[in-house]
Amino acid sequence: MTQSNQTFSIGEIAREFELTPRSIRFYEEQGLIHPSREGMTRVYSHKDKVRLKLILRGKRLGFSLAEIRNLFDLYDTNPNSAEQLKTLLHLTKTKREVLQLQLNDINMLMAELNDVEARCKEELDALTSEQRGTK
Amino acid sequence: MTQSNQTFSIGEIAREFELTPRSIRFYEEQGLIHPSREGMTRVYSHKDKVRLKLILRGKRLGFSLAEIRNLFDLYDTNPNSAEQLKTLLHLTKTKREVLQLQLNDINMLMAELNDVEARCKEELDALTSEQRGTK
DNA sequence: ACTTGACTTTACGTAAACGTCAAGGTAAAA
DNA sequence: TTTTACCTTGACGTTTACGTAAAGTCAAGT
Repeated sequence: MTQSNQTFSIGEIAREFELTPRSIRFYEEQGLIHPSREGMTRVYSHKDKVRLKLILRGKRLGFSLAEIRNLFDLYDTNPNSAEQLKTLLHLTKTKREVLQLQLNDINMLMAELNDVEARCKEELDALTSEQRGTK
Repeated sequence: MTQSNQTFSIGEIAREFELTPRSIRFYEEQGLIHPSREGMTRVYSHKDKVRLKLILRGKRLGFSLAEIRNLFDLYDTNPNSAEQLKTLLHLTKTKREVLQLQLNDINMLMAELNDVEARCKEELDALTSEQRGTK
């Protein structure tokens, strides 16, 4: 089996993910990650890194830390009850709808950006050639 | 020319966009919209509606009100100077990169959701058929 | 005349996601 | 041994995007 038992300090993690230690501790305080300890100091494993990657992705997509925590909780609780599976299915459905809306927004914005850009370039061309003419 | 000179009260606008009047006034306070007045009361035109639509889209995409305001300012200032056009081009480029990242995130998340959903359904099937067996 | 309803401003409150000291513990390097 | 570089927990400060009274204006309805 492929397993990495390498561990990391909070500083190393902070540099790797371009976060402050404060943020990482805050995520733990909010129940998003559960690093183990050696005495007082936090020790991060590969699993914790995976969680952090997911957290950051969620944040980029506009999820709140509380929402991310809920998703983690659902994913973590061994999904054996039919009830839990159903709520999970429902959650994925609504999230998918939100994401689809975001996709639509992005496509519309991209189209507008293309528009703006094209007009900008036209204007620029016009300006520069006019300047050549009046030189 | 197609022009609608219809005007709207803040309450009408609020209902139409599913916002509170408070939010709409706040957007004005932040310089995002500039409705005209009749005496004291705000009067909203079609142009203001367009702005609001853009504001909401921006928000869905995770832009702050300040960022949206900057974009509006750039778009509003008559784009005649070459300098302004260049900065606008640069802005569209970086925004496009951010959006591309969001697209990647969404795609990855969608794939994972598909995964989760499939496994959920499998589990559910297993559970229900098992229940049929033990009945 | 009075109430209702929609609008106004002013101003304080709030939740989220950290930033920023403060004050101290530990461990290795100089 | 003292400095240096991390780590720890508190605890208060900050920004964003509003919510939520409080108190007043104004036109319309009864």
